[in-house]
Amino acid sequence: MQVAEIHEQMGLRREVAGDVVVVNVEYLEVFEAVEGGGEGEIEDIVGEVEFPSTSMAFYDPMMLEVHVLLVDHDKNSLFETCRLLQFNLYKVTPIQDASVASLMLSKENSKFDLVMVDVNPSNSQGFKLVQDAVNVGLTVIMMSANANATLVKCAIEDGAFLFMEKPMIAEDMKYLWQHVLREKLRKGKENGEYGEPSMDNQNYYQAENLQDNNTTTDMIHVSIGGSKNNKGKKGRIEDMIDFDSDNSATGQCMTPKMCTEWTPELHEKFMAAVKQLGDGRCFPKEILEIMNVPGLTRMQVASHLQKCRYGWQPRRSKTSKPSRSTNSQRSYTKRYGLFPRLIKGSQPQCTIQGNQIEEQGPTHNEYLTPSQNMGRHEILDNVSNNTNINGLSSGNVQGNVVGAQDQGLQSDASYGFASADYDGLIENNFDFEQFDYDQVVSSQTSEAANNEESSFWNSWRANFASDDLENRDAYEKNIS
DNA sequence: CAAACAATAT
DNA sequence: GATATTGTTT
Repeated sequence: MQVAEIHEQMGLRREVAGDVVVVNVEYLEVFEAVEGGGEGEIEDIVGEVEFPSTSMAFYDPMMLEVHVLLVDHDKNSLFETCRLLQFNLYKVTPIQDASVASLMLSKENSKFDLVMVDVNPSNSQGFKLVQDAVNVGLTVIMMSANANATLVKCAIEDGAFLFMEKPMIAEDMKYLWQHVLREKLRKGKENGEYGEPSMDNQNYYQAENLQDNNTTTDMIHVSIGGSKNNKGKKGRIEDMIDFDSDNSATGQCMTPKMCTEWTPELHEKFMAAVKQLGDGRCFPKEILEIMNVPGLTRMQVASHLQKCRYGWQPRRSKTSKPSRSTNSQRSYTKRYGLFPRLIKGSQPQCTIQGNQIEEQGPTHNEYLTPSQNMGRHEILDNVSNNTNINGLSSGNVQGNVVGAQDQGLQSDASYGFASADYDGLIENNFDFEQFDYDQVVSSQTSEAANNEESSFWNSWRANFASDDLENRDAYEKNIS
C-alpha cells in the first residue's frame, strides 16, 4: 500500500501546492486499532510503507524529532495545519476525532512532545483532550477559530501552554520546536540525564554561506523555502521523499533553498556601505567587503542592490521604443556602480546618518514628497494590522531599529527607495486615486461587531471550566 | 576570467 | 513579492 492510499483512508488529501503530508506510520497502527480496524491488516500496511524518517530529520533544526499529536475536527483545517507543520518539519499524527486522540494519549502519551488541539463549539471533546494531555504533562497548544480573551484565559487556566487563533500560519509554526526543546531540557534537568544539547549537529544545511559564529547583530536571518530540484542541488520536500519507489528510505538529504532576509538592520549596514562608496562606485563586491557580514555573498548583495536600484514595481514596459537599439538586444546601461535611489525624508534608517545622499544625487530627477510617502505607509500599516492578530512571534522583532521610528510604522518591505525604471525616473507606485481608504477602515471596524457572537462561546466554555466531568457529559448530551 | 548588470525563475 | 539564479556584457 502506498502513502497516498493511507492518506485517503485517513481522510487527508495528499497534495496541496506541491507539498506533501506525511502520516507518521508508527502511530497508524494505534489509530486504526482504536477505530476498530483489523489489526492484522494494519501490520501489513505498516510493513509496506516506508517512512523516510531519516530525511525528515533534516528539517528539524535540533534533531529533536518533534512528535506532534494534531487534533482537529475539521478535515480541511486538519490538513492545512498538518501541511504547515510539515513544512517546518515536525512529525505529525493527524487525528480528526478528539476522543480517539484521548484514547491514544492514554496509551501512548510518552510518544508525543506536543499536542495541538482544535477546540470548537460543536463538541467538548477538544477540551477534554486538552485536560488529558495537560494531566500527563504534555505541552498543549489550543487552537480555535473563535478566539477571544476569555477563551484564551480559560485555556491557560486549564494548563494549555499556548492558545493560537486559526487559521494557522507557517510563521507561527516554525518556532514551536523551541518549546519542545525547553521542555526536554527541563525534564532532563529533573532526571539529571539530558545534558547540553549537542551543537555539533549544525551541518544540516551544509551551507557554504552560513557560519556558526554569527553574532546577534550580524546574524543573517535564514529561512527555508521550496525550490525545484533541477540540478540535484536543491529540492522541495516532495523531491526528498520517494514515495512510490520500492527501494525504501531513499531520503537523500538535499539542501533546501536558503533565503537571507534583508532585515532593517542588515539593510542599514548595506546602506552605510553604499553611502561610504558613493554614487558610481557601488559595486556588490565592495559593498560586501565593507558590510563585513559573515555568510553574506556577493550575489546576494548584488541582488539586493538590483532591487534597490529599480525594484519595487514592474518595470515600465519597453514596448515604447525597441526600434532604437539596432543591433544590441538589450539596453544595457553603461553606468556602473549606481547609487540606489532614496526617497527624500523617508524611513529613518536611511536618513539618520545625515543628508549626504542628496548632495551626490545628480540622477535624482524627482522625489516623493514626505507626505506622500507617509500616506502610503499609514495605509499599508492599517491594512496589515487587519491580519495576524495572533499573538505569537511573527518576526516583528525589528523594533530595535536605530533611531526614532514613527510609531506603528513597523518596517514593511520598504526600505525607503523609490522605484525607477531604466531612465532613472522615480515614480510612486501607489495609486492614491483608486484606493478607498474609508472603505478599508469601515470594513475593519465592522469586524468588531462580530465579537458579540462570542458571548455564546463564553457561556459554553464556562460550563467546562471545572473538572466536573459529570456536568460536562451532561452538557454534551444536551447539545447533541 | 571575474565581476557587474539585466532578466528570469522560484 | 523578495530573493536566488541564470545569462549576457564589460
